[in-house]
Amino acid sequence: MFHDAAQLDRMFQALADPARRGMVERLSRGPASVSELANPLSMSLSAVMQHLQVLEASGLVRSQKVGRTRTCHIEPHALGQAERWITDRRLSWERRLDRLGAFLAEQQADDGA
Amino acid sequence: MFHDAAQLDRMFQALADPARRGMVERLSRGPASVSELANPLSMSLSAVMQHLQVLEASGLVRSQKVGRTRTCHIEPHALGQAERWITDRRLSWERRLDRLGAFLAEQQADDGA
DNA sequence: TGGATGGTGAAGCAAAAACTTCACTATTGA
DNA sequence: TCAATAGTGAAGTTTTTGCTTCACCATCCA
Repeated sequence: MFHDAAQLDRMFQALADPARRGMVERLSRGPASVSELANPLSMSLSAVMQHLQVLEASGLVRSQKVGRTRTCHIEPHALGQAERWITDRRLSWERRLDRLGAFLAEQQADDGA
Repeated sequence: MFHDAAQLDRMFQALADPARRGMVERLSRGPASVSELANPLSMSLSAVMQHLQVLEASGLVRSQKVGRTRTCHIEPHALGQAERWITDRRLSWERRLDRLGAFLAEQQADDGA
């Protein structure tokens, strides 16, 4: 519920490819057409299309076609899920390290007493 | 340099599997042996071992063997890289949206004038 | 109108991922 | 000492990825 596993799978999977991360980086600076996204990448337009489909399935990117060009843009809230999972993990082990630190400090205090 | 692509590849790839995320969640609450990690997962120990290798290659997890048991633990700073990439993206498009908002507001002010 | 431009769809293919099983080693502890 | 425990290593299998190529359709615009 809170952490939808399949959704996180698609999200992290989408980010695990440098070409796709490049597309997201480009789109985070503003909308772009498919050819614009393809431009810096040395692969066929079909391949870029497939990457785009992965990004759309992950919810990170949306696109609509006007005329013969398809314009893509970031879905701003999508990355929030991945970000939340990561910070949750970090908080979890930071709390644990705090408890551990407190415990060790107490031990030392007991030793000193 | 700042965003090492291959490193991010391994990181996000490691997080893209629910079994591996489960292992990280478990480890973020404290160290565990391989069998303990394997316990809630319905797969062979060999499979868990292979997931562990992926996690270690990504830098997220470390382990050492004492006697016949291998104890695994989180590498606290590792997730920082992934976290930073995500927040950088978010900041990038938030700045862009701010600029866009300012521009539109100005347009409207001009219309009113 | 017709040729460039921008994008789609469907095969097909090689490599990588995610397992399994089986054989095997090294500890541990009764 | 010997069985149970904990982990390793190496194949082998199936599925998923990440491409390619080629044929094709829909605009746009000179």
